[in-house]
Amino acid sequence: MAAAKDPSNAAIAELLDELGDLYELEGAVVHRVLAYRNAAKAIRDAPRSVAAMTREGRVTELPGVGKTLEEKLTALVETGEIPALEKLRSRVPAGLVVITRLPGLGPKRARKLHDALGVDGPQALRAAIEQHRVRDLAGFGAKSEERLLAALDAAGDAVDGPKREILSRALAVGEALVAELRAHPSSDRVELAGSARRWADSVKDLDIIATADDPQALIDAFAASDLIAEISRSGVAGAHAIAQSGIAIDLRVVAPDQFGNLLQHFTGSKAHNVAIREAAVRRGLHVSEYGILDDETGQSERFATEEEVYARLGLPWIPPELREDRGELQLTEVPPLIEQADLRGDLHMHTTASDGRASVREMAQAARALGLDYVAITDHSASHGFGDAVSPDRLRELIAEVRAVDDELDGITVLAGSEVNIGVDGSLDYDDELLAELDWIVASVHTAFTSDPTARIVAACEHPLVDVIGHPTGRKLEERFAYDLDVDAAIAAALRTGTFLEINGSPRRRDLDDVHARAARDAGVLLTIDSDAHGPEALANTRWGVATARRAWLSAADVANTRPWEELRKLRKGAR
DNA sequence: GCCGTTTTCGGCCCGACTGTTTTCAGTCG
Repeated sequence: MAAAKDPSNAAIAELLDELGDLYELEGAVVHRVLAYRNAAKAIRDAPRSVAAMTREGRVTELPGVGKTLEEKLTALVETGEIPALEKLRSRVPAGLVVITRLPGLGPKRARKLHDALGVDGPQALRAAIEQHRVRDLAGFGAKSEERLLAALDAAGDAVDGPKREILSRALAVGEALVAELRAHPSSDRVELAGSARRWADSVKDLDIIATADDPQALIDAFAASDLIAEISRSGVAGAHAIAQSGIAIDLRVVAPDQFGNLLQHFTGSKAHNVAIREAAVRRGLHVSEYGILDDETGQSERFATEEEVYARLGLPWIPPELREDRGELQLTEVPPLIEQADLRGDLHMHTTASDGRASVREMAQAARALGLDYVAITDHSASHGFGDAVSPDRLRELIAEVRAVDDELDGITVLAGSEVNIGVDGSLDYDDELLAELDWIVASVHTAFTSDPTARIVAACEHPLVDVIGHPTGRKLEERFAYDLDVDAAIAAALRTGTFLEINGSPRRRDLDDVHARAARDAGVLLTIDSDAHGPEALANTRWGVATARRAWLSAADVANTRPWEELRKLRKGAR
């Protein structure tokens, strides 16, 4: 083991992206820059620790990582830094990378501003514009100054590109808008495309692709929707708008005979499309959003459906959730993916006994209304400290209440559980005798994130009564990164001990994420999909968990709570 | 910088828009 802490895959990917940015500013050929970005993506998508793979001499197994990058990664793992990156950082001002994020300003022109005017960041750029020194540069003009100044004003202090929005908020707008457009008399097909259709964790904007008898009427209806705050661009082919919520929305109205091409193109991902096009070129086909050009015939073919687009390329129709260039183009047959209706139970939720908003009975009734066969009530344990900590005595009362509700309600099985806090030493809050009275035990890290979460989670897996690790990495989108968990080690411990790992359905968590859930499944670990609901309406949060599971290529059999409770209880490690 | 059912060298997806241009480079998605 190395003495220093290994950098995470996300941290390594960030360094390679930075290398790409800096080489680009130095004028490197685009394909060299692209090579760094491709490698960064491959490392982000890698299920295992790339630092560990580097040490084992296996890092070139990743697509896009060759000899040169292996050397750089080896240096990083052994010394904690990449010499080439350190040199570049000393040569290229950090502010130069920052101004390339301004719309309309890329690496080439940023470099020119630096070399000719000494511009090294946003402040220097503003000064140069105000002194009208930019307009005299070749390739720049008065219009450039105007637009760059506007971009600087719009960016304010944070020149940081557009913010991403978590999917639940974006879809609330996107699904409502699609429903409105579908209800319009002149609309024919209306589909959400982009990363929202792929059910990504978060999205930058929304893309809607439509066909209509009267395109202008549909575009007018779009512009007039209550959900739209302003229209920034509008024409016969579509419109670009900002929703009341602040998210950007692009509507494209297209001819019916190329709806399939457009929908496929705008669903992405970019990496998926690039991979498709590269493979197509080898077969003499050129794919664009408008059609597929066949070298042999010189004809461009348009398709009304995505199924036809994929079929023309010799591929099965690939579900949007899989379109990330993570091996889906090698599929001859698409695996059956889990669906919402496959879930039979929900094994993680809270009531007023801890920090929930509803009673045991209300939660059970709401779950029954959603069609679930069983639920586990899993309030926080004694040391969680939300003010409503469930003491051992209180837990005994709660168990009795759950049993009473279970007896009383027909059509749903209500299980007594707990979300037990994993202490800094890996111990649990309740003694084993009390824990043994429970039907279901979720163990989670809620405190002291810097105190060796890996060792604590491994210890929890080794506890004979723990069924599942809740939200294993602790990430919260828009709020905080995952704590420093060695996911490889957690998966190995779960496999060894027969512990399940959770895909938490809270839209801010979705934890495990798609990459790690896929790694867990591939290792042979069973997953659960839970709502972590704190009120009846949040039981529907399992949809985000199902989305993550689909993005992880999971089928129903890979998820423990697609089974009837009587079958699942026999899979608990305590029952075996 | 990566990679190989035409290649260990010479390629590496596709098209639109913009502003500064007499035919295009840079930027973006």
